[in-house]
Amino acid sequence: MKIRIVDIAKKAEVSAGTVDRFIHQRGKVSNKAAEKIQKAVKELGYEPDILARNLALKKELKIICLLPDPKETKYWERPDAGINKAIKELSSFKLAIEKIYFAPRVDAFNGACKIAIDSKADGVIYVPMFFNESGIFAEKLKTLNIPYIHINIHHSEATPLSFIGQNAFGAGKLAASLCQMALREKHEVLITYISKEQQEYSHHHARIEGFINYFENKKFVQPVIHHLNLKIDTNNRSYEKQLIGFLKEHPNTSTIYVPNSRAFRIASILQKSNITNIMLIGFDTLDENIQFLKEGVIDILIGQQSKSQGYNAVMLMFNAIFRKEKIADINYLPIDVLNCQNIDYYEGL
Amino acid sequence: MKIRIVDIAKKAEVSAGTVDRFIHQRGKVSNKAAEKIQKAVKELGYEPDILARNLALKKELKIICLLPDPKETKYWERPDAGINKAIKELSSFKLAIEKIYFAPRVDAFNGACKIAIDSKADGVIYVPMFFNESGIFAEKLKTLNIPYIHINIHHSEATPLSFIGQNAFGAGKLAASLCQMALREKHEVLITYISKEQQEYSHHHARIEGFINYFENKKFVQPVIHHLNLKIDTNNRSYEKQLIGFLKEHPNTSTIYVPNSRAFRIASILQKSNITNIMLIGFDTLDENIQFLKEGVIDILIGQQSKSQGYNAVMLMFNAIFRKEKIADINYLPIDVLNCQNIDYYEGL
DNA sequence: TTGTATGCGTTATCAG
DNA sequence: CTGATAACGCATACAA
Repeated sequence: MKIRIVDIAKKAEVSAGTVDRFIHQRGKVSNKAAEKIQKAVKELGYEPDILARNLALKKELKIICLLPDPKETKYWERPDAGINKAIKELSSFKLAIEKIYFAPRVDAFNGACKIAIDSKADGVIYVPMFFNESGIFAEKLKTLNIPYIHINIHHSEATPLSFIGQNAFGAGKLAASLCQMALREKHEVLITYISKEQQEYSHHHARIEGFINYFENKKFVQPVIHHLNLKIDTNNRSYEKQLIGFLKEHPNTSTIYVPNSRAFRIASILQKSNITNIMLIGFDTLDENIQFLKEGVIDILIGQQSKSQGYNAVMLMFNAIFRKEKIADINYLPIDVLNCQNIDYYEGL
Repeated sequence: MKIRIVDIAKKAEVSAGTVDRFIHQRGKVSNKAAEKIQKAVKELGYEPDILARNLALKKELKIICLLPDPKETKYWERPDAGINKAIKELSSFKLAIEKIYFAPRVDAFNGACKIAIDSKADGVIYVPMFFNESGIFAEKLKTLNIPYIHINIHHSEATPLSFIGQNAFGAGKLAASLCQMALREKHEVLITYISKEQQEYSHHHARIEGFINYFENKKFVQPVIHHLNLKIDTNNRSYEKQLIGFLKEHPNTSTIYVPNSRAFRIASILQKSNITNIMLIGFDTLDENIQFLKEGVIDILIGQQSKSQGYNAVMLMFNAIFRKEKIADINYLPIDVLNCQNIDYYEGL
């Protein structure tokens, strides 16, 4: 038998209205009423009927999602899709879920933050892409008493309601362990990535550190590890020549590890130059990456369930502010290993 | 603006009751009323409010889940946990979700089927563990017009509303591809598994076939592949001696592939005998398997998101019979690669 | 500070 | 065959 508000009202010898006020801390309730109600709630074990609540609700709660524009950085297409899935699933509820895209630059980020603040949200989900600015935004939200959730990038100083993403250091270690599995006697490893933004992201570093750490702690055959930073904004694809040049100088290179999501660019160079004896490990299931994975140019992709990042963030926020549940402050997602054999079954691609 | 039943009733110039009868095909509706309603529904774009429906609903829908007793076969603990999660999540709805466990024997399975039939379910989720009996059960359900979903094991003849599980052949191919990554010049592969049941399961065979198929289709270094079937019911752990004996005879064995979930038993033997130079690949994240994975005795486990199998099955059935949505007839889950580096992040273990 | 009445969108019942 | 109406459990506005 389900316990309703009227049941505990009867038991506490007050009216339903008073019970409601007590439960939701709205309006004033006398001490003796409060005590009786509290007792009744405990004894009968009241659980609010969230569906009935939603039906009766007048105003809707607003959740704002701030994320980099998928048009600018392809990675964000999948978290965006996850958010859309959550929106659809929660469409029956009196909930307004709004998305704000920002270009991956500090000024755009700040502008988006301002819009979010102005629109009086009941909860904010955002990607703390720029360390300082994200911290300031977090402070502002805290002052306004608006709960916020971080996705994808872990911010070491802000204290969001929850973080949803991958343990980047762990992901790097995993990549290294796979690399180790395939290593032969002589080998050199190249860590390289092509970056567009000026910004260097902490999770990319963590992926590199985890990778290196794995070998440091093991008594395996120790690879020689090289680093090569390629800037996409240097003029006219000079990074292609840089990479080819490096490989000529280091013919023992057996593995290339790309800690950001642009392995497909490296793959493209290898393919053009007909280099086939190098194992290429990258991150994230962008369409381009998947294409090269299927063609065998990329050997392994590390996945971070990007779609789930968006989906879970919205769901967690919903549970937190609508159902008023406590939610875990860290939600690490699985670190997925994808090759051409299992990519077709991944994340409903 | 949300379109309600009364809105289309007004537009169609009939009462809400008639609209309801038409939409749910309950009772009789005159032709002209039906036409007008249909037109109004199309023009206004009516979407039922599932939350309000649930509130008004009198009788609850019953979903029955038939699965092997987790106490008998440890694998089923996780699908069982997934079902529990779904039950909790759907607790606000007028839904009765019941579980029936059966011992992994034909007679027990048949008994469970009978109970399921007798209890007048609105939907049945079951594991088609025994081919013939599962087919008969499926027929019976079809006759009674009760929708059913299969989980974990694909039944080639029955036509369930949906199948949820892994592509076993694909999983075998994946295992082989990982094996290939690690292979050195000389190598032999042993495929072996310890079975308790008399029954041989089709998905175990598919895992073996996929494994072998991978090598057949590639121009890689071809391993010599051996098979060794070990019965757990042969007296007094004689299978241990059999395995050790095999390895003595075939010192080039570099890999052992265990297509069922009992890799931990093989691991235990290897550990006891101090054999460390063999790569061991198994299936499923049973606690025992995870233990050996972390100790480095098992190198790789193929995961099939067993928890999600249970969870998704219930959710799909809910969507099908409660929201009356169409659901996909095949739901392949990801084929996960787990080693000691990423196991801690898997399925919220 | 408290009690009561009304409505949310649907289902189900009952009288026409 | 059809229309009217009382629930369902909760939120909210208003009266006391």
